[in-house]
Amino acid sequence: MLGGLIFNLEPALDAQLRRDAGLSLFEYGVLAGLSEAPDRTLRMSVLAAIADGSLSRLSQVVSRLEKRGWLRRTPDPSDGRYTLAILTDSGWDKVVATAPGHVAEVRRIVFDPLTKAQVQQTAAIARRILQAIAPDHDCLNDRR
Amino acid sequence: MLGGLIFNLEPALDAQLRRDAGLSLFEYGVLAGLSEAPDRTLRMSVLAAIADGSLSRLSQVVSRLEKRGWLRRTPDPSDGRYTLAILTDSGWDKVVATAPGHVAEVRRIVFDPLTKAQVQQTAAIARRILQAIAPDHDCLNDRR
DNA sequence: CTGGATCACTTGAGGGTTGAAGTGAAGGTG
DNA sequence: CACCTTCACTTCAACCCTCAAGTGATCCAG
Repeated sequence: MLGGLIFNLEPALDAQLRRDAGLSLFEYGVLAGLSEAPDRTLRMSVLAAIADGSLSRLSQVVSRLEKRGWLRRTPDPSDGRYTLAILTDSGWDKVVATAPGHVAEVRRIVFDPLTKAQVQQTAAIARRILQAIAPDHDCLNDRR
Repeated sequence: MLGGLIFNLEPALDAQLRRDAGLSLFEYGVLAGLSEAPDRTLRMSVLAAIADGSLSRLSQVVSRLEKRGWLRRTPDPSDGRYTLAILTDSGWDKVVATAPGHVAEVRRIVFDPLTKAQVQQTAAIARRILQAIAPDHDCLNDRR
């Protein structure tokens, strides 16, 4: 019964974003992650962790988002190995335009159908399962 | 907090199968679905619903599994529009060899970390969310 | 019958993801 | 200082998936 969830929840959220904003869920996660960061700026590796994807995947997605004008890259002046991803004003506008629809869909699919108790149960359950998947990976911070 | 789950649980199960059996989670679902069917035989469209994938995706995956000798295809004698997918003996052996490791991983990641109450809560929660995603899609049957 | 609609499935192009190898910068070590 | 290692990131090829068209088989109206 978890099976159905795993296979259908992410595609459902992805579909709403593609339909209404022309963004994949992962792309949205990247832009949203940046939008909440100080100076709307993050190192690529930090952004990859926040968006929950590999650095390789992020690198290519960021290239696309950069071509679309929603962010830009710059070497970190304090350490040339790091690359800073910076949300542009246009990217900020995109997030502002996109977030409400996404949030509404999450509410519609996840929060509205559940009781308050079930929402809390879900948090506890997710925490335990994630712990079993990645024991080290400290799960104090919520990822999106 | 559901986010992390959605992004990590399926990949974790997929990784175990690829590592230990050289099968993707979806490929395993196809073989396992057939292995539980009467005569180890199903119509492609039924198998697609069981494995929770599109017909197009199934068609291509079945081609690969057929090349590997784990199943074969035959037109349905009673209606030439249907195609029957039939698990071979070799495919059966593959499922028998693969299932224990997969089941153990599911247990390790999902069932062991949860209390009995949490497992039941999960079922109720998943049912409600799935209902919100696909109101028609009757959720009486558990998909894997 | 027969022409068109529908059904079940297949194919192919386009695009995204993965994993391994490559690049270039920074940090030791002698 | 070289040299090696490590790090952060990028690139490339292989693979997989999706979506839109294509292919037969069957059904049905006239």
